[in-house]
Amino acid sequence: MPRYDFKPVESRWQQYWDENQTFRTEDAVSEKKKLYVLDMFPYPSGSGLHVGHPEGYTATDIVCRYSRMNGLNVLHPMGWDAFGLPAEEHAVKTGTHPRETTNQNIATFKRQLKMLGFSYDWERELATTDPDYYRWTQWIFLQIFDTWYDSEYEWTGPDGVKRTGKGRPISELPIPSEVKSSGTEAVRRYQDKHRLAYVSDAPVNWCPGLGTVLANEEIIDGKSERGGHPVVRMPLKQWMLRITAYGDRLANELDPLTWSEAIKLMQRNWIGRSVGAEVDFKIVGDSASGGASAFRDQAQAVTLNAENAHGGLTPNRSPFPKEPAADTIRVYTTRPDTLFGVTYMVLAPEHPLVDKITTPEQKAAVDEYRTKASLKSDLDRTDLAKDKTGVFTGGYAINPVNGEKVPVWIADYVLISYGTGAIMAVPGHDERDYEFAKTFGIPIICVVQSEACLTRSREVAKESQADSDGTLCDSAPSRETNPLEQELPFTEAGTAVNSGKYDGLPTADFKAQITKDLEAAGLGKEAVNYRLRDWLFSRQRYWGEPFPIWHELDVDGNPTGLMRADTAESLPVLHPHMEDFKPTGTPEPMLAKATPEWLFKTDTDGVKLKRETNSMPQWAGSCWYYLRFCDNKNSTNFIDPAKEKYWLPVDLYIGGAEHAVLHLLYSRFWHKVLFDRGHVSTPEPFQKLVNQGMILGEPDENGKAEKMSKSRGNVINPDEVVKDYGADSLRLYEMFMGPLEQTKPWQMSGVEGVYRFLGRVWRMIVDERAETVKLADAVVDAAPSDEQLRVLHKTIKAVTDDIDRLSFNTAISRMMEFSNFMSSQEARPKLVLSQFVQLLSPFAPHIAEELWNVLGHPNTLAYEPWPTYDPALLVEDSVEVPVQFNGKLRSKIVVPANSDAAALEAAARADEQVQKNLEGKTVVKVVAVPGRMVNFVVK
RNA sequence: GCCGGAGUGGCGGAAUGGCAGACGCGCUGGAUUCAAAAUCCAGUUAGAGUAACAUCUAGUGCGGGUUCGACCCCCGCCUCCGGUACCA
Repeated sequence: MPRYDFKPVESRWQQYWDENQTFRTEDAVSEKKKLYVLDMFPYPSGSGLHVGHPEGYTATDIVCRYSRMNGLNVLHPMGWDAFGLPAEEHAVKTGTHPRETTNQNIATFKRQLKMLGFSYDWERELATTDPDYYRWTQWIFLQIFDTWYDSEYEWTGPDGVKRTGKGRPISELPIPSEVKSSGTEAVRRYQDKHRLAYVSDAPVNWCPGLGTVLANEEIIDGKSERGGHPVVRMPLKQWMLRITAYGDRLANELDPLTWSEAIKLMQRNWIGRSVGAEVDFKIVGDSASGGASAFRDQAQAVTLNAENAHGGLTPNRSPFPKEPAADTIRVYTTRPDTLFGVTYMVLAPEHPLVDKITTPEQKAAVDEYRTKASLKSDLDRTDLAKDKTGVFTGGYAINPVNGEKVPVWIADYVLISYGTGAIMAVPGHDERDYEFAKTFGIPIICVVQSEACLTRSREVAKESQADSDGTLCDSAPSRETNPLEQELPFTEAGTAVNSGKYDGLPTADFKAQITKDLEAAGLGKEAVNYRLRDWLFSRQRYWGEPFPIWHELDVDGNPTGLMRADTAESLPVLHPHMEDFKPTGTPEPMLAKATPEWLFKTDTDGVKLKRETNSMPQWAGSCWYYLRFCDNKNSTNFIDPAKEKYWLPVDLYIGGAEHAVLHLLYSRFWHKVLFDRGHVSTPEPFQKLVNQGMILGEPDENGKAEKMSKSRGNVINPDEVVKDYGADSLRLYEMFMGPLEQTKPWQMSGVEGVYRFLGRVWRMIVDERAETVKLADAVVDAAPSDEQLRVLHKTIKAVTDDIDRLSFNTAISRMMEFSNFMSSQEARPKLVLSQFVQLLSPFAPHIAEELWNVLGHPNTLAYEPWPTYDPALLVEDSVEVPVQFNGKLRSKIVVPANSDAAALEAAARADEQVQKNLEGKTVVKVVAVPGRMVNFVVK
């Protein structure tokens, strides 16, 4: 055979693998250990595969091929995340049905992936747009709809772990007697309010450009993540998923997972759990304020309690109410220890108490501010408008710890959607409150002292014995005039001052104590909040999963607010036929334009029903695809329980870091609901996660590499690379570029490099001058030399260890070293070459199969046992060891490999160079590490 | 701002306490060739030094520290990349 010609080789073996179903995976092979290796499945875009895709895909393919050779039963599937806007936007422009576009794109992607020789079991292929698939997406939605979260429930899962909190069937939701007595409709409404999937009327992010609402997570800097269209807030009835119920578990159950700490941290930050306290501030009545003075007594009672805080408390009032009373502002704070530093309060502009508290004099100003705030987009409210704005309402509330009257403002730096939508402002110890107070001239009180400040004050007190009242910081003095002054705001933990009986308490103790005291007095309570919001789950587009939900209509055809779910048997809910895919231009969903046959029906009991016309977001399909791969053809169940138990969890999941938060969080949430409802047996879907780094475009003349993008014109097309260098070279280069997880620039010259390497490997084995397939003359059937054997075994060890560490770039280096060595050998034993070809096969499977064949093995090497190394063969007789003087290299000596420290030192002292360096010096110490080095410490 | 990650030759990178720069690219020289491509061989951190070797000095973003010994560990900065942004 002539020179290395990848074209026939690659097509031959791809055909062979196809025809022989080489990578078809059997379920539940008991005698084999399982390994589930998953790629993040792609969105099949119209522009085809990007060189970023094969990076992760090659990495998993290497692991899979390697693991099969190690006797594991490997599940390695591929599918398509195929719902989404681009196909629909294309339909708007051309009238082509999104399904048609989607199928074309899938065909392109599949051809490109097959061309790269990945060892997927294509029998398991799926697309989220298949009715057979989204039937079960809808089914899972119904499970979520049928579930409420019992946060008190204690139970032990099939994994043997004890948990508090469980998603339970809605039928098990306890119904309060007053609800029950109001009739079945009231019960249904009560249940609907507690479901994990519920309809909410809260303001949402409507994106006119995309014609849909978006989740908070899909908005970046106030614009849509996709397309960068502006987003406005408006109230719309939308489906929400109660992911916040799982906040604790989503954060805590990250711990045992083999994910990078960075990604775990990102998820924890996204969930943003914080522990603090809710505290009630009573609104001051306008005139006689009997309520307020009564409250003053109560407040004093708290202070009193605090006095004997360490001597046991007597709860003296009713417990902290579940809902705040009508004349009460409830705030959430993580720093209840700063209650004595409160100088004003802020309500979010949307807060329901604003109308109540605003005085007639302030009404005009407040109304104006609220209107302005409501018109502001998120962009205006966050990024641009860093300057604090707000308006005084004219109203006051009473600080429960000291009975002081506190002015109440409204300001848009307080968000209605977080905590209670109201805050107590402590400008001395909060950056935002500080800025606000500075802007509006509100007093600033210091109630927490830093350690440094405290020490300083003690010293000064000792020296002068003058100033000792503890009031060490005020709002404005300069450091020069007052050495005790503390720079404000001081937001860290410290020691309490100006806090009555709590003075001197460290922040942590103070927090615990005051929370207890407030609770005892019925004025507050420990509370947990999440940055995470419930997941906005509906979109207004055509090309997404329809909801399996009906709305009841009254006799006039108006929705009653009551809902009915489709039965599991009636799924899937298919898309209606539509010709016109133009957006409605309003928040009215596309599906509302469907035919009446699709939209309406009358149920068996005569109730008229209208279909839900929202559709699910693209995330829905990707939330559970890893489950379906285990059993993609099951028509009676979303997954066979036995197969689920065998294959899950995913052992290795590789994909881009752009999904670090959203996809992974959503997926984990669904998985946990399914876990609670007994449909899956593991609490987490993905045991090990690795994020591949981004591949940048070719560096410019200044050596700067940028993100690949059409607009920059630096996109590398995998088709072109395969055409010029072959699939094996592309795979090898993608792995050789650098560490998998690192961002790195593409360099075509690097592809050339690995291509040349494959050519050298080819010539090492095949006689390229011969007309037919013929081994090179140097390839012999003889036994290897000791050196050849040692190099082979070193390579086996290195490549094996490197694959285990996913360190593919170094594995390839080691194979290059091997071929550099072996190519120069005049006699190359077949046995050694065969084992090397096996090492190469996970990386460059086509050429490896071909060479394996040429070396005389008739069958595929896909299941040949992975070579093992003999540690005894790795040991060299002698080693070269560096000799240092004061840590600096001065000489090298060759010693027997097993020399001990004494022998090492003796050999070093015998060395000519060493003796020269020893002249006139005093040896203080000698450090000799056998096999590593010798160091003379001299003076 | 906050939270992560990373800074090593001309370039991608290797070495996680013990010979800095493996492997590859590029470059230089040589072999082969009528010539080229391809291939093979040698060299390639910088500076000093030598006829040539030898040898010496400096060197892993910057400044300190720990250690017999630091790219590696610790402290303080700088730069770049990613995430996040009024979350009380």
